[in-house]
Amino acid sequence: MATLKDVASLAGVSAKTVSNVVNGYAFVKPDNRRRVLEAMSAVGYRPNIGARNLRRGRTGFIALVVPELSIPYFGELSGLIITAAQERDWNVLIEQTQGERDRERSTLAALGPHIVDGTILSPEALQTGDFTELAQGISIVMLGEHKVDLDIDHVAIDNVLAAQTAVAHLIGIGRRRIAVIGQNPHRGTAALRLEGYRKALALAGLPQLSELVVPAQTYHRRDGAEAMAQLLSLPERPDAVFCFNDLLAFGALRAAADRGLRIPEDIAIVGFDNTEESGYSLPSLTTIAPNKLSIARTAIDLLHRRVSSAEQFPPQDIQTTFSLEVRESTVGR
Amino acid sequence: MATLKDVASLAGVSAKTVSNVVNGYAFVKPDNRRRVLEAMSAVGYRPNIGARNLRRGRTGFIALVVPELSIPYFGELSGLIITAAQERDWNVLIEQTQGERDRERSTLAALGPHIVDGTILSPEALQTGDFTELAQGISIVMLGEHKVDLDIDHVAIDNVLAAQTAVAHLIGIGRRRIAVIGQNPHRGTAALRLEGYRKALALAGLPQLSELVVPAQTYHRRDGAEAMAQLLSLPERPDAVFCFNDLLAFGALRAAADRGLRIPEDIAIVGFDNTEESGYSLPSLTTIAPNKLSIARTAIDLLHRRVSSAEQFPPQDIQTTFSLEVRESTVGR
DNA sequence: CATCGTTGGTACAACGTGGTAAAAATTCCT
DNA sequence: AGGAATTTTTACCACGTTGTACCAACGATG
Repeated sequence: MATLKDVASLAGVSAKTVSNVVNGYAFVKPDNRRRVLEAMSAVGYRPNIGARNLRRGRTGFIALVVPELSIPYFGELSGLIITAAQERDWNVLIEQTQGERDRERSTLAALGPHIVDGTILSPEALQTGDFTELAQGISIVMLGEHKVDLDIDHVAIDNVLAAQTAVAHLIGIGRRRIAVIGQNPHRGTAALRLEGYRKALALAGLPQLSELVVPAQTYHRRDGAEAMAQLLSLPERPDAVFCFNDLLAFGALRAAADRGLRIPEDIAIVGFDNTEESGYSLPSLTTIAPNKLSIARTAIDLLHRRVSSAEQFPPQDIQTTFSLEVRESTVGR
Repeated sequence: MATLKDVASLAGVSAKTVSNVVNGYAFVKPDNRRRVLEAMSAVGYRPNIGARNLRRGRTGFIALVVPELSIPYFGELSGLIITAAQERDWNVLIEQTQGERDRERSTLAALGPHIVDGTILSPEALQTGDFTELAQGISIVMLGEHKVDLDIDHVAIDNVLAAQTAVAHLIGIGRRRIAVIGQNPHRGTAALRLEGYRKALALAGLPQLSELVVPAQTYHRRDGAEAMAQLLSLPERPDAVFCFNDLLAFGALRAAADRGLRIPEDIAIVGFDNTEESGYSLPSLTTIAPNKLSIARTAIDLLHRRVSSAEQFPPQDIQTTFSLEVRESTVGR
């Protein structure tokens, strides 16, 4: 690979002058600039990013830490984040944690300032202490809700309100025995969505029935199907289910249909995430639609501001918008 | 951040000795090793990857270039590739091209050897000349089929055979007017899958009807739905559709159901990719299942061998296995 | 006792880039 | 023309790491 030096000797100038041309320094004679540019293309010069970053003290990378790329929500969100990052001249390094606390910890621990300029983290199971221990001196923007009050930048929708909106919709269409799938003591978002569910029930004067709160180990289709099977084996089955994400909802949908139930007539289903699939499933899925594009842009902008501005500013807690997409799984065709 | 030097002065040895400890060099006195290790943990030493790579002449990164992460197939595959790469101490940089030739070209051009040790590329629209122009001196493993004969490492299933298998299955269950969705002159895979389709028809002595070959600009659900709508407006509608990927199939499924057709009784549908969704959709989708895990592992292993072995070896063309997952969209419940 | 091989350690240079400061070239002004 | 001001270019170094070469101590050997 050609280096600054090679270009310099070919153009008959010093390496620094070449560097100046590369970096758009103003005071280079037009004639020299031309010769340098010619030499650059002649040898196919490409700056060595590693060396440049070593010199500049930055890496040019950010890490994006998500549970799993194969989960459509994270696939879609990651795509948007990568696109937003490119506008800031960042390359994105993706790490997967499977939503396990140990892997979230070790990933965070492995991401020193040498590796990345900053990190966008979508934690599932991390706890307060983990941050104070591991997030020292690195810029982190957290995505998704968390229960703990931390001095960390944070972008998310109002999960409690979103869940409440979803359940209120079910109540609004006349449902009274509303179940929820996805309870999980280790997941921060689960607690918030459960809180919204409870608020909506309370506001409507409906009873809180513990047998209608079904846990889910992970948030995949299989878990949703299993949870729905459990619900349908109850003496009195629910007339609606609020699932903590779309995948759970698709699994639940499938399990309900397998048992011959009509959706939404026998049982209405609401999801959370508005993955692309939700508009095409049969029936299409009513779901909470976080503004993913806004989340991606906001997170990147915030991280950029945090990393590039010299002065400190207090941690930001930014709420992005969401909407309820009403589809066939609650109101029929 | 602490450096080797800091650790060295604290431990009372030279920086190189610390380096030797870090790299597991054998001849370090136990006593010194202990002191160095203590000093390292005392100052929280973390090697500067950039500097190390600058010195070693490698980067520790590979690029993964895919059309879109939000496409479930690529989300799932990327997840597996990242996991496989981690076992080789590689971090993965993901780039998206939207399947556009221009973006595939510019991405490839931007990935010099300084940036990444190698590249795993899933091209949609690249042409032969692009490779000879842009792939000079960088290690590339290509995923997915391509028509052009190139001297580039390559991992894929036999697309022609896979498509032929899918269509033969439709013929086997008695279908005679079999349409295909996804024809696209700019996509390498489309040509191969179309070839398999034609082979299967020819083998069964069925006519090749051009009105049953529907193009798709992109391979999203929307395209599948539009294509299906077009097929259903034909004077004589098909009794089966082979879609070039699962997303097209889901869109087609939805469009057919919207018009009151029963699947598979009125029209059978086969997809391609075996995305997780295909096992849970209503009806579940019969589809070609490439061995994604094998693709991911093979690609990483091949790239690693290419990059780390000093001697050259001829370009490999490795075929991985696939299977046909027969589900409800062709055989009912 | 001189020599040798082994083990353990160090100093130095270099990877490619860009900041600093000083040198060189050019322009402008009196 | 002489000097100051400005523009242009350069030499040098540092970023943090590791390979090379070399040195020192040691016990073993002849």
